[in-house]
Formats: sequence, C-alpha cells, structure tokens
Amino acid sequence: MAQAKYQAIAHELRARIDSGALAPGERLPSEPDLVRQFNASRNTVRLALALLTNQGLVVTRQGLGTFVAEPAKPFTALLSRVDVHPAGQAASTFLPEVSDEGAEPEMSRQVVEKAPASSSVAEKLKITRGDLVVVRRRSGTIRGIPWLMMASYFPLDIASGTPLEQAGDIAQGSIALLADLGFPQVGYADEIGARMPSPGETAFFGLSAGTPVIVVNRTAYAERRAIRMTRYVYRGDRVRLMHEVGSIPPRFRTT
Amino acid sequence: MAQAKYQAIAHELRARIDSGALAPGERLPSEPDLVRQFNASRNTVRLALALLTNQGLVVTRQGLGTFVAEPAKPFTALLSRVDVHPAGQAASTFLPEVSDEGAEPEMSRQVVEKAPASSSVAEKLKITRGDLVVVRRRSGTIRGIPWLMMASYFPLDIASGTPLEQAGDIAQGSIALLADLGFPQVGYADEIGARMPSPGETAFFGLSAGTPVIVVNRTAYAERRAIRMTRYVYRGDRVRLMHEVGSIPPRFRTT
DNA sequence: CAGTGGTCTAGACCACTGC
DNA sequence: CAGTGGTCTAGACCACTGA
Repeated sequence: MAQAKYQAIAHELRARIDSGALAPGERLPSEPDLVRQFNASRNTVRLALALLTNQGLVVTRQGLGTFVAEPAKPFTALLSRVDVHPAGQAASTFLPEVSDEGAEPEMSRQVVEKAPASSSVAEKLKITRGDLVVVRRRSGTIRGIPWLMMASYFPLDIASGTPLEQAGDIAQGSIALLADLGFPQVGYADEIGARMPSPGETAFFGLSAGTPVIVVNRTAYAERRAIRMTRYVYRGDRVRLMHEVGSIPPRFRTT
Repeated sequence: MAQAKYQAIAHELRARIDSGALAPGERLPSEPDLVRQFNASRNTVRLALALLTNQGLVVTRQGLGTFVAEPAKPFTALLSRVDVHPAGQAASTFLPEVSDEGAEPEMSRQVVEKAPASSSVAEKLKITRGDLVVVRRRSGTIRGIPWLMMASYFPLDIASGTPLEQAGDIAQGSIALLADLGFPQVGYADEIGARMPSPGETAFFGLSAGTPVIVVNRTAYAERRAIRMTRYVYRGDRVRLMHEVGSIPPRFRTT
C-alpha cells in the first residue's frame, strides 16, 4: 500500500482540487514551493504534476505556473435526430452541425485526392485494402476554435468522373449528388470511439496533454452497398455529440 | 524548430513504429540501450518514453521492457438501432448490448443508494442541484474483461416507494416499470463525450496511461418530463459504440 | 542471478512571462 | 529583473521478471 512519493503528492493535489480548495483556473503552488511543502526533489514534484497533466486535471504554462484545468463549455454537435413517435414521420439530420449559442461554424474548402484505402476504410466499404478511393477532406472551426477534422472516402467506381473528384464544395451536398448518380442513401451506421490524438491532431486542435479525441466513422449505405465512409475527429475537451431518438419534450431539445 | 532532445527521441521511435520497423507487441530497445543510441541521460530517454506512453503508443511492464501497444479487437456496443425505412416501422434497442463473437456479457447486481444530484445530473433531469435522486449502479464484464460502468439516476418523486429503490435487478426492466408507474418513455437523447479516466475508473478497467474513457449520458423522456438519466462509462481502448439509422444491407449490419 | 523498468536526489542551465 | 516552468545530466537504489 506504500505509495511512491510522487503519487502521494499527486493524490494530495488532486484532493485539494476535488475538494475545491483549489478552484478551476487557480494557480497551484510553484514547483519550488511544492519541493518545500513535500520535502521532495524538483523532479519528483514534476513527476506528480505530469501525472495530473496527463489526466487532464491541470495545465502548465511556461513562465506563468501550473493551473487547475478549466472545463470549457462544450460545443454540441448533433449526430442525428430521429423522430419515431408519429409513425411514418421519420427525419434525420446529418453532420456536421454544431451549436454554440448562435455562432456559425466555418468549414474549410474541401481538398480532394485519390489514395489507396487503409484497412479501416477498406473494411467499412467492403473493398480491398490498397484499392484507390477518392478522399475529400475539410476541417471546421467555430469562433476561431478548431473543433473538427473530417475526411470522406468514396469507392472509385462511384466517384470516378463525377464532381466528387473535383476540389471545392458540392453545392447540393454529397448525399443528393450520390442519389443523382444512382445511389440513394437508405441508411447509415456510426461507429464511435475515443483515443489519444496523433501529433498532427494535437497541433491542429491546439490540444494540451491529457486531452483525447472522439472519432466517428459514419458509413452510408444505398440499397445494396456502402457508398461512402466519413471519419469525423473531434477534440474531446470541447465537443459533445448528441443523438436524439423519438419524441423529446421541447424544453429539453438540443439547440 | 530546434526540438528538445527527448522530443527528438520520441519522434524517432514513433517513426520506427509507424513505419513498421517496430511491430505491435515488439519490445523496444531497453532504456540503457536507448541511452547509448541517442547519447542521452536515462531521464531524458524516460521522458521520451513517457510521451509515447501517454499517447497510448507503447506500454511498459516492469522487469520486462517497453512494448509497442497492441490494438485489441474492440467490443462493439449497440447504442441504438432505428429503422426509418419502412414508414411506421420504428424500432429501437437499448443499452447495454455488446457483441464479442457470441460471448455473453456479465452484469453485476444493481446497487442502490439515495444521493444528492450532481450538477450534471440536475441539469439533465431539470431538477435542482442537491435534490435527492435514486441512483442505481452496476458494471459489466465480458470474458472477464471489465468494459462498462453505469449509473442510472431517477427523480425522487418518481422512484420513491417503488421497486426502483430496492437493490437487485428489475425483472421487467426499468423502462417497462416506469411505464407501469405512469411514465411511458417516448424518446431519449444521448450525449457522448470522452475524457481521461479518474483513478477509480483506471483501477476498475485496469487501464494503462494514455487510454481515455467514453462517456454517454442518456436521458429518457416521458411525454412532458425527463424520467431517468443513465451514465455509461466505457473503456476507450476496447469499446466502440454503434448507432444505426435506416435500412442497412444485411451483410453490413452489426452482430 | 542479470536485466528490466520504477523511484528519487541534487544540481545546472535555458526559455518564457510580467513587471 | 525575478519568478515561473522546460530541459538535461549523473548517479543511486528499489522492485519485478525470467532463467
């Protein structure tokens, strides 16, 4: 049961934070202070702080100090809304939609490339890994804050020779375009997971250590086949996904 | 652009992993080896390894070495399935349901307590923070692997004097019971997020550093009010949530 | 037992911030 | 400038693992 000293320090600091003795945004004692308080070497103190940092509990700013993390009010992205109550009245919205008290999200212009399918893309589209797919990428910010990276993957036989291969936005939307091409969407499946960000994701979102990302793989289907897979990567510290089913009393609804 | 030495080491090791020179499950060079390879002190090498650990890229085992993390095949939990295609034919399944090639999940017996509502619970149920709620907790394992912690919160005026206040499972399920009590469920909303685990969650799931958890707050509604909020906490390294809408070709369906 | 990672110390210098 | 965190070194001892 004997704990390591750095764990004991982390435990004590965590207790101070959980109890409210250290409020969100407040500065922790400086590292030299903690060295004195806990009679430990500076490296040991830093080990304790690293623990808390990687748990997302504190953030450090060079030259300023270490601060209790402030939970930012999250953006809410509507994954889907399905009304099943009035029979036959089914509706569903599509990503990306995000709410932040009226602020409009800005989406970057779509960038397009042809690339071999990764194993995860191949699995979802039921094609062979390495087969070429058309990839359309874009990212989203709201009030200047980056919150979304997305990439859509289309099987080459569907996208080849169509506007899907051209950069820039698709006016009517890709769902309508796919329908025009003979592949009306009849359903979709979302697969949701979480993991630590890659260095590229950390840089794009400006994430601090101890912040995961949420990954949604949305596969869209026509009557008999998968016609698109879209991967949405959200920052875990500021985004919540909503998914509404059935009838929800108005004052409880999102937006 | 000059990087810190420990970042350069981490970058180099990451490159070896990404390129496949170090395969999943393979042991990295020992710390003394890395000290020699990179002409750095052991603490610097350990800083680099800590970086990779907290990104979930490697795991260390005392006495054995540091290993490239092996992505475990994830369990798939069905968040919901909503058929909207044949108009009027709406169906929806409820948590927890998990698939792992036929293995049955085991759920612990429910534990019940009365507790003041936290701010997040109060917000979802539209009650006042500190109001008493009935809390029913349980956890789930599959093949002995813990994958879920859940807690349901019921407003006291609904649950008081009902079987919801008694420990143990509810035979007909809480949805049916709530309907019997005059609160038939007409819809629900899921709010999905990700964060780093608390110490208790780390211990329960046996998580290593660099593994987030996925949190789903499901609020269930009767015609005019919220009747229950259930919080599901999943381990991020082994669980994927599925959410299916509409008609999906049979060979693409989950399970 | 030898080899691995885990903990801890003491001290040095650098980089950033606000005054 | 003084105070903060960021990087790095050198060395010590402990705890765990497999042979």
